[in-house]
Amino acid sequence: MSNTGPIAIAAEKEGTGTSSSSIYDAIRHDILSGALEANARLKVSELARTHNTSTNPVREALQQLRGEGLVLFTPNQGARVRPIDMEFVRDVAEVGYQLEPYLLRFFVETASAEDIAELERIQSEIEALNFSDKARHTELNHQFHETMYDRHYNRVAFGVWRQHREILGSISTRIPIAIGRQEAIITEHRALIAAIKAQDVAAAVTVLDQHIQDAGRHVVDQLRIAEARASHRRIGVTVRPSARRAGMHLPALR
Amino acid sequence: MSNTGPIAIAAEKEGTGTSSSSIYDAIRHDILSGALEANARLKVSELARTHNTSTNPVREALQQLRGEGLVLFTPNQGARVRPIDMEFVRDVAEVGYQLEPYLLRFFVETASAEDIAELERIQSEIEALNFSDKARHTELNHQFHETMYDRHYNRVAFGVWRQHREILGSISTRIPIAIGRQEAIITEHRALIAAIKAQDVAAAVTVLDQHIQDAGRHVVDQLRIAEARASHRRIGVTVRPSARRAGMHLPALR
DNA sequence: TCTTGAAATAATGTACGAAAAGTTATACTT
DNA sequence: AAGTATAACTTTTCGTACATTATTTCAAGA
Repeated sequence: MSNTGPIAIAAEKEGTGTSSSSIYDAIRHDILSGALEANARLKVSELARTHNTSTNPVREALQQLRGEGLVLFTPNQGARVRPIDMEFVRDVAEVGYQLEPYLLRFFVETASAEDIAELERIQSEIEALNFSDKARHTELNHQFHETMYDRHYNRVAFGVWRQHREILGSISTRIPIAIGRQEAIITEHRALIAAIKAQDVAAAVTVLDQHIQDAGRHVVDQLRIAEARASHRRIGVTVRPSARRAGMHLPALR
Repeated sequence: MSNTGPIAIAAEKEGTGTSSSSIYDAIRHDILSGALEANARLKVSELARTHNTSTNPVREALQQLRGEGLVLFTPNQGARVRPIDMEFVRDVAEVGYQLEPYLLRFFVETASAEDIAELERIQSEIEALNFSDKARHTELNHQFHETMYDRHYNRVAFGVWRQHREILGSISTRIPIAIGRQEAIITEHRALIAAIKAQDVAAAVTVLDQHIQDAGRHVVDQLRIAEARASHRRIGVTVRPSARRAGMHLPALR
């Protein structure tokens, strides 16, 4: 049987301690940042060399990433980077649609004055930045949402959301933000804060629905543009045919 | 920082091929079946011996399970089984509430006659079995839902659902099904099939909401009973205090 | 051009050593 | 003499090196 990609439910970070943890972080970062391209092969000896360690820590890091769904394995062929293609992004985003209202609801009902103040602080920083630094914007946007959801009692839901968010975040730093989208983000965030202040759950959820739908659509649109351009140029990561075949239509996992 | 538990988004199964895959399956099965108790320590050399292999495959299997959130690591102390306590079950179940209606909607809109026939076949088998074999019932119940969701285009959502389902299934085989619940399951499934036949999305979702809410509540109730009994008897897995502390209130992960 | 097979490359499994944590026993203090 | 602290010992994890097995590559021959 073929398999679809798991993505870990979530997880907060942890102090590294062991060296295999740090190599895990490194590889993970390289995947999400795009330094390692989609379907790129992950050779253990190569990674061990570049990270100044031996093969075992690398192998274990890769297995962990496999468990999270970021890395795909084929028996006797090793690991490769899970391609984050349009379908995958769409799927991840849609899971977010289902979870975010649930997470938000609790926040609206339980938010303290400090929580809201924190939200406004982040929002003002976003507005001050005014999209001049995309990476920083993505980070602030992440903080904005995380502030609301981190308080939730359901750590599993928060974890799933968070992990998906990281994936989406990893590509949103690589695509442009349209002007129209920029304005919308500001207004939507403001509307959200207003609804939260008013303790209006229904309104908040409505705004959020709009917000994440738009955000998702925007990412997919931009990806479509990028993909069209790429296929036009006929560029292409050097990938074994088998990997490309598997990767492009939501691949075998594990 | 401490971390919360990831659980892989999902995954279909795969042909084993390598032997580390099979040991992964074995350990995973032992965790979900309850053969390995909550917080039980997972010593690599021990596991390697019992499974007739060396330490490396075991270590890699454990890392993969860590990525999925089923196994917890503490630096220089190794791995232990993630405790599946009440909060965890509740959290996992609630994530299910958010995803199942979404998955179902697509099925209602696109189900073929064969799909529905398959559903009815499973349902009749469930009714014929009439809860005489709990394990088999759980399996059939799983099939019932999987039949509906497996067709969904969103493999990520399906994967998350599936993984959570496995966790819930692992404990539902260990708790009794109350009589009232048995009848409700039958009626709810029938109502669901009827709504699907009528192409009535709203009705189907309503029934499903009821169904999974009830199921979740039932599991939590039964767990509460079991837990109360356990604490009364003062039994207790022999666990290091640190592990117990961490495990009982949604533990550090990774 | 297609097949075939041998060399190279890389994944998978085994064995070992070093470092850290846990455990037990002994000595010391009150 | 009892309890605590400290030191020796054991266990287990974590990292390195090596052996084996599978796959890919590439060249020679049909």
